[in-house]
Amino acid sequence: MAEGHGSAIGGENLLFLTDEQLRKGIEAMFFAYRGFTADPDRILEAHGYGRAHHRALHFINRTDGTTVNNLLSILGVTKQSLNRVLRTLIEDGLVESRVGRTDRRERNLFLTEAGEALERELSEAQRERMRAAYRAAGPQAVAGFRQVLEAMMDDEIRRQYYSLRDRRA
Amino acid sequence: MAEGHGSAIGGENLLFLTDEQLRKGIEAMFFAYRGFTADPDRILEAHGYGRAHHRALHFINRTDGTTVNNLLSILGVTKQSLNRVLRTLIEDGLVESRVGRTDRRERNLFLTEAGEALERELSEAQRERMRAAYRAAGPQAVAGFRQVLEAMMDDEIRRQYYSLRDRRA
DNA sequence: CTTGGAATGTCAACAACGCTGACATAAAAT
DNA sequence: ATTTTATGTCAGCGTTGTTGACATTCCAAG
Repeated sequence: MAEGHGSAIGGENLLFLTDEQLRKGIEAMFFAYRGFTADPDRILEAHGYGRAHHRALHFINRTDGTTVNNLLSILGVTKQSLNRVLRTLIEDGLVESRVGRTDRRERNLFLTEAGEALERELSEAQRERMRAAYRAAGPQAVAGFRQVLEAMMDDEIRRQYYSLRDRRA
Repeated sequence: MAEGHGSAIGGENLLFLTDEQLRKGIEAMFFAYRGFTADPDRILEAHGYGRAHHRALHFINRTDGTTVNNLLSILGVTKQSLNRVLRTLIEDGLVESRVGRTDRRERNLFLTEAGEALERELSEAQRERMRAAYRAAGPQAVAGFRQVLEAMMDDEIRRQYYSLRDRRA
């Protein structure tokens, strides 16, 4: 073994755990998230909405008929914050709020056709970027990407993520 | 070939490009970013700062002596936004602003000892989560994670990310 | 039936952090 | 000497998060 060029710390298997590698991962996460939101942000701005509207549209589309409370726990914001966003979406005719059938205190949320159209526009832009990244990196990298992201979530969030995973094709 | 259980669309190699897989990746990114920022957010709140302060501390620490303009382009915000954050950090004695030597219009930014201490506290919390995620996922997953993230960045941002990569141990 | 609690909505106020626009200053560049 | 560049500052605005207080509706338990 000649000079050290990476074999320090604890064997090459642990090289990916050096502070330097971790910092690179942190910066990659920061910069990538900017890209991740860039395309939807442009579309939203043209419609006079913000990211919060996107999130609401996404998860209402995702779990059709969800209650306000369920949406709150997924989004991790207060009801007042969500309410403000939801109200504009309802006023603008993108979301419909129906009184619950079994419990009439609850409201079930649905996208209207206009809401579905905007959701599709937003998610297609975001999917297109994700698709390009996936294609560039390849299937094995994608599997690793998902593994690391899932390990990075808070426990409770991860449970919500899993319980959300395989609904509705 | 019996019944279809995944072999549709375009061969299993392309299964990771289905809209369903892409949507899962999008949601993973959303939820993981929450975890990514959760620990620093708690620390920042205790000190009366926000995420913007964290970012400024991180990149000043990263590229010691950087100019305000350079920091602006890395962070992707306006000088007015950055200035507000920078002013409080300077007032609180976490950041020092020195007049440039070659060009005295420029200001070179440095962390004070107190600034370095807070930066270390923040980044150690964030690294700890990243370390746990990396350890859980393994080196191969980490490589894939980084590949996908890099592919997801805007071109210009990716250049900045690369040019930032290997400075200073 | 009355009371308590859960789910929701609304109003007010506030903070963080983006943005634009306008203007001042200092120094470099022409 | 004039223009441009880099920076700072002030004022104002928008989105989206926060708390706190209070009204309404309705289920459920006493």
